[in-house]
Amino acid sequence: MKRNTKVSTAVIRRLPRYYRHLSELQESGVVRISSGALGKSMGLTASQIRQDLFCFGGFGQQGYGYKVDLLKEEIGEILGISRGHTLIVLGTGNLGRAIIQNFRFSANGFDLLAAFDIDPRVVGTRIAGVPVRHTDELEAFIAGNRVDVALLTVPIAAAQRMGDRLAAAGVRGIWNFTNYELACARQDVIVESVHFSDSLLALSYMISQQEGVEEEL
Amino acid sequence: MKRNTKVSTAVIRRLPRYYRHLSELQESGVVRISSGALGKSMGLTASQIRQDLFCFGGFGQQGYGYKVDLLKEEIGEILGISRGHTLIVLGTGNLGRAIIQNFRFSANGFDLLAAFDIDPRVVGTRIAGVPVRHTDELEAFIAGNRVDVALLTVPIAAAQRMGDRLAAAGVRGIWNFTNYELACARQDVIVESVHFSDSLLALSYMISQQEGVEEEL
DNA sequence: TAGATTGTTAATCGATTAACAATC
DNA sequence: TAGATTGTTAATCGATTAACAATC
Repeated sequence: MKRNTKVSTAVIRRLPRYYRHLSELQESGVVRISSGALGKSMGLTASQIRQDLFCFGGFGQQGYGYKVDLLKEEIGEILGISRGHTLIVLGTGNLGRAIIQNFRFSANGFDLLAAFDIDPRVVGTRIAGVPVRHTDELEAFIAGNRVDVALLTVPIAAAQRMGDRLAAAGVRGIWNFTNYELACARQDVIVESVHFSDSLLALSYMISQQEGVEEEL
Repeated sequence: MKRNTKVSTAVIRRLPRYYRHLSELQESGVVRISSGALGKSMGLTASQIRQDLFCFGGFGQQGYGYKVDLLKEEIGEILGISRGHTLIVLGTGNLGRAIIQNFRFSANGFDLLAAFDIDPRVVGTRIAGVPVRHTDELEAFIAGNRVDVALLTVPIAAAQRMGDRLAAAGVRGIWNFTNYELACARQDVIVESVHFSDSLLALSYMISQQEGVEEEL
């Protein structure tokens, strides 16, 4: 694999999409695909796909294209799917509970170790087989288990404090579902946020633009 | 307001962040802010902020900066928060239910009209006050009510078919939470996707990079 | 071999940053 | 008035697209 000097975030954001599309192609029984065909189905140019893959070295064959299973495998490797990452969930409210029950952690290479909450009614129970511990045990748990990522779904008022605790305890990434822009407490802790609100407002903007055009007619 | 020729998606994606930060500033009692100070707290340059706002016309005062409440108001207007948009939810599984119960639709300018499902155990009930109807009634409901956006949380196997139905029925935007890249059935229907998996895999990539560096030491 | 398609460099395009006159 | 900060144009930087030799 090519020495990846510095891969832009634009490329990084496209990698999971490639992985997803290749998985779908694989399930459909497609064995081989060209950058042109893949680009067409994903709304990208062939050039862009080849340029993206070039960041990590060539995975194709000239005159042939890419083997779907091989390329999927390689991109999965780049994304770290086979590194055995681990994860805990902070907060078992409606959203935390739903994600624990629904999300295919293992398909994304993550092992969900435990959930944490302060509500005595859920502490000690299990959600979809995952044990719920008291948040007081958080630091001890992280000290005793390698925890790569913490999914944060606590109330917004507790978000920053909990983020600080997680960073101090030594998690490497925080997957932030609170509608709060977590300040990176430490440089080496990576915060990845899923802001539902930002997504809906972007959609709101786009449909509002259409309305604007219609009003002019 | 300046005639917005063509605003780039990069700018559009930042608008909700501005709105969120300005709301926080407003709650903290901050009345006035300069592009420099706002940029510092958001991790952007002052130039970028002024350039972004310049897309829509100037909302500041030279030598003074921006009035927080006024700028928030203006950006909210641009995002369409006061347009009285409406929304329905397709699918009341764990995730759909959690979003109905948790998400502050009204704070984002959306009125949640109804939810739809095929499960006879939930059809006819209410979730957080929102009536759950049978999916068979979808087209009739949309014909009888203006529905701007449909939130999609159906099983992945049903996603594309349901997307097509929604587009045919006349919604203007689909807020897609399925882990499926919805093909835009119609050009004028805007699909905005929240792919949890893409987000976690991007985070997985980033922490894997750190590991790579550590291994070299 | 001829045709197809990649890997890779060069050209273009767009977004970010810098600069500064305007003005509060 | 002097100082601060915007609005707006110009310069720079980075990402996307085009081109084409290499090669399967």
